[in-house]
Amino acid sequence: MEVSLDDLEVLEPDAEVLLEFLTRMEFRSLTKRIADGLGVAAPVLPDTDPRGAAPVGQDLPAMPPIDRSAYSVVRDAETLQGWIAQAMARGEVAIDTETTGLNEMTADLVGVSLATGPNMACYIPLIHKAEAGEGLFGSDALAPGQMALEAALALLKPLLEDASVLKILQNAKYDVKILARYGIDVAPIDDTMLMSYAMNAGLHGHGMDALAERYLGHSPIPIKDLIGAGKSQITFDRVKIDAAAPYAAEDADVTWRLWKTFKPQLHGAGVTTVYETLERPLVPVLARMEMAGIKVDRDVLSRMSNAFAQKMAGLEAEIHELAGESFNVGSPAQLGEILFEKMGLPGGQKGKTGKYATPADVLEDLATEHDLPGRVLDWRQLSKLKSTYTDALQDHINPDTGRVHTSYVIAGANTGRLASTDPNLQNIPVRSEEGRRIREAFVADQGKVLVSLDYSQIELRILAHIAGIEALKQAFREGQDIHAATASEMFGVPLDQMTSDVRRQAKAINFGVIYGISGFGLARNLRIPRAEAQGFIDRYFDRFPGIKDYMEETKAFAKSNSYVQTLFGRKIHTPEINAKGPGAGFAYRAAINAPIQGTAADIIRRAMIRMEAAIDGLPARMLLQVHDELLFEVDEGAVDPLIARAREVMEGAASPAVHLDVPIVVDAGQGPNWAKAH
DNA sequence: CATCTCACG
DNA sequence: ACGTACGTGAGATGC
Repeated sequence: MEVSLDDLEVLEPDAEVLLEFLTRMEFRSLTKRIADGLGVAAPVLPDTDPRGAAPVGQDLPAMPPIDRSAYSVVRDAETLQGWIAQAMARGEVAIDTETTGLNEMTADLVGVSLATGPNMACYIPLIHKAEAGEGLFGSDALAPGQMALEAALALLKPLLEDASVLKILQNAKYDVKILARYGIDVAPIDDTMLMSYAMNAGLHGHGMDALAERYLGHSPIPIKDLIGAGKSQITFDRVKIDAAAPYAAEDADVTWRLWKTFKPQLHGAGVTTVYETLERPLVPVLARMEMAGIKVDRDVLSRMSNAFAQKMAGLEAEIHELAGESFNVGSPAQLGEILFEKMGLPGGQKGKTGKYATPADVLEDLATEHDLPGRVLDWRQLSKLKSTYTDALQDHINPDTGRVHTSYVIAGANTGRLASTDPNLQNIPVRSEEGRRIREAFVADQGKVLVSLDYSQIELRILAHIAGIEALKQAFREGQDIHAATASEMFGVPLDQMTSDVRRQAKAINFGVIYGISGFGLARNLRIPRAEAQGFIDRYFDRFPGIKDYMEETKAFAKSNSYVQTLFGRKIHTPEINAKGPGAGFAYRAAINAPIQGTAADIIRRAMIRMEAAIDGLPARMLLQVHDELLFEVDEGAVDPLIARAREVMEGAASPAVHLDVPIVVDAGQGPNWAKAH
């Protein structure tokens, strides 16, 4: 079966038939690309992936269609007690919270919905505002017919904290954090988003609306229908209860149905252990880290911002002088015109939008020809630091806590890594000296110290283990500088005669291998001829033959299974791996990388999940995760025991599930701020 | 809202 | 012949 985009011209008259056929044949990604190319919508058919959740209506407990008219509004204690009794009797209940915003640290709870079965759902409005003319005290008065917040929560708390009643949520961390601020510690939980992620990472997204459409054949009421969008958007407490109730109850109903769908399929998908040991237990851990936040010194950021602004103004004047005209330095389009048209500098490449591309590596090359590109690079660095860090971070300081509270996305990265948003605290500058100073604004609270522990070369260690590279494993066992050892093995340079340049090249190759190396990519990274780069790769494969075998075996596995796995059984689906065309190359390299990056992600997840018990009793909190680093805040007197316990947990995190042939090593640092601790 | 650019591991 | 390093999130520009 070979279908390429080139065939489309011929087939276009029957495009709909073709697209439906491809969809039924499960060539989803290809179907989507063709549909996009034709500018038509891809047909939506029930999911039929045997590795994922079952198709709509097949092997499922019979569920009646969603009937919003069956939902009810709970307005008094007696009715609420009836719902709670039913939830207790069943031992499981789906929960959803409605709030005034997306930020769990600042949003207020507006209402709670419960579902105990299909169409058996209710909404408990709590602080909806009265409509104009409805209340005595204007628009801030509460609408009538709502239980008092405290009274409702007092009744709900025992249910939500009852160890014998499973609470089913979609994106549980959000609701767990909201309810934690009202003194409720929701447990135990299941999370349909994380079930979907464990089964189908790489296949599709895991948001509720997408899951409802895919697995229930149902489109929930869009939130925009209630609160609008853009400037005129209102908060949920301004939505009429009669409109809010079907929306909110539906979300609980859908969550319950998704759970009923996914729960029996985890085992068949082979990811029960992944879900139960790497996904679900992370929810309360991350919730506590996010609520703890990290103290950020606004004055430090403010001073740096002013200094950056001054330097930028000076650079901008110089740039305009060098260009002979005034233009927006922040506009790549305008800069490209100046560099490649007006000044006639070489190497101008136009992107798909017909404009010149001016990425840093191009400007670095041009810096040998003219002064202007170098000034632009300096300006860009300052612009980035100012806008993304010194300015934007200040807006994220919570006025109540004086701290910055990021939010981790558990089901975002396909490999099992976390992502950090609002703000992203996983990309705070560190590589440049000027940038690193941003970290001086991340400080320990009074009497405390920041402690950073990070895995040393974890991905290379995992590669050495998975691919069985004896020379690499031995180097790690001997505690050698791994890039120098690689360089020595490849180029025959004795370790005591190693130069920084040879080591740098070996380092680039080591990273390249993790990324699914290509001659082209290595050549570009090292700025050497492609043939020379290919020579390096050939030599690497020659000296470390296990690497080549690993790459070939991984590719073959991905091709026949359409997924790859981490050492802990996490599955990362690679649906594009058998596609014809350019997508296959990306999928191939992603398939090489995913088991390595994903295993490292699994290991630090295991460490985080065990960490709280391990440091229990110490005056210390885990604050941040940055892929291979954990950052703690600890009382000054407890630094040493914290480091000892945290290191033990991190270094032993793979055990006992997986035995690694290489030692796992964790480095530690401490200081009054993140710059010093790292 | 897409694109470009750049911050991190 | 062609085009490629893996995984992310966010701000500014400009359609």
